[in-house]
Amino acid sequence: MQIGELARSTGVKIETIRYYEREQLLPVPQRTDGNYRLYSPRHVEQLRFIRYCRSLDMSLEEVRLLIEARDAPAGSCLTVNALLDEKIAEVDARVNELHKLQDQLRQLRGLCQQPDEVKTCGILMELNRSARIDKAQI
Amino acid sequence: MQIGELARSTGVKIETIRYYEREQLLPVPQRTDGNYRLYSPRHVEQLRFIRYCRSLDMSLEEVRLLIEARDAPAGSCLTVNALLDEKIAEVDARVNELHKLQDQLRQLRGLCQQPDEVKTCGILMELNRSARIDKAQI
DNA sequence: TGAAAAGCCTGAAGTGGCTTCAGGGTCAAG
DNA sequence: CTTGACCCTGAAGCCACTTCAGGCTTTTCA
Ligand SMILES: [Zn+2]
Ligand SMILES: [Zn+2]
Ligand SMILES: [Zn+2]
Ligand SMILES: [Zn+2]
Repeated sequence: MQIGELARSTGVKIETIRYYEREQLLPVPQRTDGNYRLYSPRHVEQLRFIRYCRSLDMSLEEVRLLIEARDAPAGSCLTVNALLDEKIAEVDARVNELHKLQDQLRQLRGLCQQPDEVKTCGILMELNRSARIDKAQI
Repeated sequence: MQIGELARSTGVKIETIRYYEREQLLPVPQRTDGNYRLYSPRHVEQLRFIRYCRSLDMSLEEVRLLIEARDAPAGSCLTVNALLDEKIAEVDARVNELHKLQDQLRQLRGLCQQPDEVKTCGILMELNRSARIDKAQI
């Protein structure tokens, strides 16, 4: 199976597949005489594994750790658990941030019901005011 | 006021301030004889404006648009309203994604109560299973 | 007075996770 | 034999910064 078919059957772009190979997340495939990459079912699985982890918001570094853990079946899965706990905490924190952001954005949006002139626009006035009194403090 | 004081009084790193200048988000400051940047209160306000917009998750390109709108007080604020509406929709969508992600992560985490061997770890087994049946489809 | 320390300068490169581009080579069909 | 689909490589671009290398200016204080 060459790279185009792998791409089609996983929904991953060709360039991304080559990128994962460079990053050593996918094992180096065989080559044809014409230097085309040749993939096996094992590659399909590994690529899907990567994409599934990515869909769970894992970084490539974290995916690398998971692959390592998975391929050392004698070890314990402590690191896997820790990684997931950390990820859950991260996502929870991000959701909280975004909830606050939603409130702020909606409140700001409410300050301009119908488009006025810039001079009197509640949104721009509030943005300027916030800048002056330094509401930011991220 | 030189760059260090501006940085201290706004909480923005010196390198970031210089970066904003390169990106033409901050007006070019005066210079001393020794080529040090000299800022005015106007710069402080503009920098705070930028950071407040950034804290609302605006991109620098969007901040640029807001600054333009603000500085053309004769125009209408239609673009500002549209920008905010779009941003609100983006954040809402992201929050929904993250809620789904929270569910998935918690469910996955529940598959390994106490750290086993890798061979029998419910988390790794599920990751492998998901890869095989292609649950991903991001 | 002279040297160390603190502050500032520039341009370039690095970050992550890809995507895009330029400039080719390989292979099957007509 | 040529067209077009497919593949190759290495380099650069994206965003919003951060870091680094190497050097200049100003203040401090012994
Ligand atoms: Zn809320
Ligand atoms: Zn308005
Ligand atoms: Zn919620
Ligand atoms: Zn486990």
